[in-house]
Amino acid sequence: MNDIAVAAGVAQSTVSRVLNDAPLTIPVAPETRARVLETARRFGYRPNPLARALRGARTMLLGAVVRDITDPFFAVAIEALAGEARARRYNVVLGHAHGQADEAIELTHVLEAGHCDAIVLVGDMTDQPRLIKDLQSSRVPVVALWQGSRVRGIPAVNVDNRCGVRLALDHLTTLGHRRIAFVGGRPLGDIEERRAAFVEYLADAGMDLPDEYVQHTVNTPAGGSMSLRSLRDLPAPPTAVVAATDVLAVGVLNAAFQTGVRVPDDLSVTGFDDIPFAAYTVPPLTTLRMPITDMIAEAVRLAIEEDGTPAGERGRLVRVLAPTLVERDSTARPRDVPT
Amino acid sequence: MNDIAVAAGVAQSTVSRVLNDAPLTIPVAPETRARVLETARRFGYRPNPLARALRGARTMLLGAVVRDITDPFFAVAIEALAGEARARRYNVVLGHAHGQADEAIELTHVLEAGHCDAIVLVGDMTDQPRLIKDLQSSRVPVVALWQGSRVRGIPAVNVDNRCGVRLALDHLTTLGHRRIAFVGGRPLGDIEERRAAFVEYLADAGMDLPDEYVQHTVNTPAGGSMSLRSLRDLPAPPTAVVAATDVLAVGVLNAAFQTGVRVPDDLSVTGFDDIPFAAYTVPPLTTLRMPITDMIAEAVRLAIEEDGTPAGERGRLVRVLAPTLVERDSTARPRDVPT
DNA sequence: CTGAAAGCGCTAACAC
DNA sequence: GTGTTAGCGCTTTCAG
Repeated sequence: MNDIAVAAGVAQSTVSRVLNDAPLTIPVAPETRARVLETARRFGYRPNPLARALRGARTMLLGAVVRDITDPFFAVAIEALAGEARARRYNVVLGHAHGQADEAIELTHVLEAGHCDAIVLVGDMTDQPRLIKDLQSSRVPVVALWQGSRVRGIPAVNVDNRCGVRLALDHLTTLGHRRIAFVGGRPLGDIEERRAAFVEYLADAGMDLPDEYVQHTVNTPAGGSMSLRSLRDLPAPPTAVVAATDVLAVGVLNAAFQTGVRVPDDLSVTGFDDIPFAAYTVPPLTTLRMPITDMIAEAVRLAIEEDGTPAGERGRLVRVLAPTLVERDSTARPRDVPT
Repeated sequence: MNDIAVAAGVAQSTVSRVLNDAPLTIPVAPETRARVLETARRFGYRPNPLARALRGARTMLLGAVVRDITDPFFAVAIEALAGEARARRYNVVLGHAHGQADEAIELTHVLEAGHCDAIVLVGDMTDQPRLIKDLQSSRVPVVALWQGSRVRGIPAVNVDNRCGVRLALDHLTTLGHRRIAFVGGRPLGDIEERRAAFVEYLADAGMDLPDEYVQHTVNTPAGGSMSLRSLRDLPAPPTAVVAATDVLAVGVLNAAFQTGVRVPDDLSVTGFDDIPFAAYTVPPLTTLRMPITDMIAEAVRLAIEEDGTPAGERGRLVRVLAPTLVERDSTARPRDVPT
């Protein structure tokens, strides 16, 4: 910047003013402005964001700590996040918390220490209490997404898990199912809420719920596959399975196929998330569409926009958006209930 | 840092030395060192990476420009990248090039302008020539991954597409298939190499290849699905389909199911990438396993490790790793060829 | 309207 | 061994 100041025959501060479209209160002569702009262009000038940030300006970097990018659902979320950030001329710094808590902690240190203007937590991080605790005392705004049960002190944007599960169960019971099982990942955050809503619904409906009908496994197709096998080995296997995520549902579908169980004739399956693949499973999956775009937009707004909310109050900001049921071909009337 | 210097009763430079484990050539009195460390801890000191970077040190940030995070294959790659980066105490700054070329270009400006120590391109970016051109004159090291045909001036780590396609076709022809079609995304980079290898193989083998047997579509399940429908409408539909990616293969499998074509009885399908879902499709997909971990490790090494290669020579660094065939249940002997 | 100058937090000579 | 000092590239008063 100094070079270009010299070349244009003006002071370096003037260059700064021109290049930053300085406040109209301190105008620059159009002629000077043009000359500076021209010289800057010739020099191929690029502002150094580091120096800028050091001086107190924003880094235009949004930190994202994501539980597991490998999960297509989160991948889509990250894409939406990148898009939303980009629209606000932000870039996304990525960190994944997969693995040891220590890693995630170290990560947030980096993110927080002035590099990012805000941090968004993508996915349940409740099994990493130290991370959460660390973030609560963060100087930069932190927003949590899909954190399930609200994390104290951190504003959050969540999906209405209870509503989603009810949608799925209404659908299934209306079809005539009475023996319905639940397959979920580790009972954290969202998953735990979905499990609780499931149990509550069945209790309210006065339906039987053997302990074995609630399966907990890892949130991968492999986990879903294993769970269905366990379920089928029961004396009275369920006629429908509510999977806590589409990723699990994919495993359930696969295990059904492998063991000769026809979906939806012998077994109905519902997912949760509506990942891109959900429409292309065999058969296409009935699932709950997550309002990802809206959730991300809201989260970014909370993270970046300086509203007047005092820091102490921010933690109370919680938005809950509702999912919608997408009926595809993995659910049908059970065999014993004729039309 | 100044505060802590005052509090500990030493010079700020001493604090810097202690906190950075300064070179042994300028030792610090153990007692002073201890006092500084203690004070720093009390103050909850966190180094400001911005200032550090401004001073010329590295940012410990690795820029990743990824074609489409939504693609599970790239998601896995990013996860591997994050892991490898983390192992070297780096963080990953993410940018996705999905969409307009302008976006990606703007993106690299940000990444390049001193924010990142190196940039890695994940996926074919050959349709964004300006981006590539921009990057070639980059001051920070750039490494390309899955760039397909080599990009001039940028070191690259690629998969051996020719080898992969041959593996798939050897497998299929050995089973007895003679009418084999190819379904690929836009003919760029890797995809184009795969298509070329496919055409070449069939020509060498003296097998028929109607023009319609080479389908180009979008790299999504929807694209794969549409392509298979077109293929089935042909007077002589293929008995096997080589999909250029697993994502396409998922669509092919779905379309087969929807149109009553049984896989592998009526149709064999192979994929490419071995994404996590590949083992859980219906039926499980025969595909080519990508040596992701090795490729990522190599790319990170090229990007971060300052070897002695002169800048002008770096572009000639190209590594090509071979995929391996994973036989699952989506391929079998065609109906008209009895055992 | 424009220039001079003071730092932002840190590192790296260069003294003492 | 430790303190002093000069910037890194930029924004931002404060004077002209």
